Amino acid sequence: MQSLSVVKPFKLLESKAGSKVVAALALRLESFTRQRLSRVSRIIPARRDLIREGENPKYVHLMVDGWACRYKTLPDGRRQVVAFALPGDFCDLNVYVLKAMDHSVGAVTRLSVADIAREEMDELTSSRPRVAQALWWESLVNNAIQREWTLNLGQRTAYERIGHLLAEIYLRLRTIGMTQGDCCDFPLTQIDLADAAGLTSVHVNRMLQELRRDGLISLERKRLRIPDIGKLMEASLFNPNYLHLEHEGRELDARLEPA
Amino acid sequence: MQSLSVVKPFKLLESKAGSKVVAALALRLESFTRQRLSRVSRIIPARRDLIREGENPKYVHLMVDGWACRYKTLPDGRRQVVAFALPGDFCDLNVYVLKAMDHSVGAVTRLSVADIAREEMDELTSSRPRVAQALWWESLVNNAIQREWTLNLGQRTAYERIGHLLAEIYLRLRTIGMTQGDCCDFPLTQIDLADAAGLTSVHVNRMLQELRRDGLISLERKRLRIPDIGKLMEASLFNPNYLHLEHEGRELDARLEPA
DNA sequence: CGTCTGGTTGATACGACTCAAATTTGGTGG
DNA sequence: CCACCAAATTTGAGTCGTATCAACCAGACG
Repeated sequence: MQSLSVVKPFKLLESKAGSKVVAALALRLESFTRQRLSRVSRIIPARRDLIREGENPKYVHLMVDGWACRYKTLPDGRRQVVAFALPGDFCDLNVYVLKAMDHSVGAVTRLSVADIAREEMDELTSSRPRVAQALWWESLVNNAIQREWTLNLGQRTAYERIGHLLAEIYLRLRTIGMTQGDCCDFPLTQIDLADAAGLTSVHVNRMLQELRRDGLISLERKRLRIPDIGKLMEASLFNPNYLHLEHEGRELDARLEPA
Repeated sequence: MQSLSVVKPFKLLESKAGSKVVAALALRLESFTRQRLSRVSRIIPARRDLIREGENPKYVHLMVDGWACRYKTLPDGRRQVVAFALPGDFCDLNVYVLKAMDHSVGAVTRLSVADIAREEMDELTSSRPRVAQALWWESLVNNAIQREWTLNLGQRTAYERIGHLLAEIYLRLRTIGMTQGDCCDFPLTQIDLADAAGLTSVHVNRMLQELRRDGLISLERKRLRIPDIGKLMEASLFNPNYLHLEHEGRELDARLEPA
């Protein structure tokens, strides 16, 4: 059975850590989980496309490690990053129901992803209500994040927009235990940020300088530090409600990053 | 049993038109369905809020007739419309899984909505896989639309943005049989459009004039005409793939508006 | 008939873009 | 370990798209 290797990690998790973790799988992966899953996962080099608009992949891809971005392009080349995918996110839950991808997914860093066959998904969702629930949760939260991005692009100034983006990423990383105190890895280039914020990289550069000048962030060598997340949130009009962190699965994350 | 009046419309639909329509319910309502449902639905006056950010309503609201908009606001009053809800859409599928609304929903026109208790939803989704599937479909398509709005706000010019918005609304209306040839009702004010496009109403006004001058639209007295949807789509860089109209449920719509 | 909301027009201001070049960083091979 | 190259970041000057502010007009409504 070729697909066994795909099922295994779930089984493994289940016996080791109980069904609570199975439910949380679709939400966020703790580093323990990441290590296990990485054994059956595929490696994608940085800056390579994982899936392209129009495709209808056979497998659903679960991010195990690394950063990816979802993006859409216009015929004349204009490019918009519409979301960032972090470990624990599904890259393409859509194609599980819809016919084709309406956007592409590109690797920002070197990636490891687990391929899950559709039949496995069927099996998982139908036999495990908690997993199905978790998938719903992921989809609805992604939807909420996308709405916030709409607000971000439509109403916030360039300065607020970049601040908001940084705060969101930091908080998302923190909930999956990928921060170290007030620091985290930050592999995005200013060009990535520009494409996500609907700005030019030149202007992003200037806004980052202002944020630094205001003591809200420091960012160098792919490393982000946010000395006072509260201040950054205030400056970028950040209301965390849209991340829906008060979800029942949250207590799992609480112990990941106490700081 | 208080909730009986809520169940009834589904039962009614089921016996009259078969389970195909039940499955399509969550997708799009044909006018037949709308008429039936309107008997058990509640009326909301135009320009009144249906749900506010932070609330956790007991019922899920299904749009039966009229237009609504989802919007988010910033503390200083800036307002962004993040989506339009049309008949057949759920207003707040999110609160069925998540804890609280992260945005508000306001009535654009007089509205009629059907209140569905959570228990009814549970029952429907667990006993009827096709309904569950339909809910997935709705959620994922909304997600796709939200991504397209992100692209719209981030990359398109004001002119393209307004054109895109009009084209999208027209096409969505057409799939639910609410167009008449190349015309449709259009109750949005230029202020609504501005809040949706991240522009000022003054600038929206000028873009509408340009679109009219270019023969792409005519819009007066809450009535929109698009003489050549193909031309409008071209001018606004509109790629309809994100609406996922090739879904299996689509054939239901096909007969609604042959034109 | 006045009031109000929505639509239209014009003049001016500013935030973000464009273009261009210099500088720094990171990776690669000799 | 250094030389080299490509990619990313930084800086400056000039331009443009959209916002702002301020009237004015038209239709809806009580």
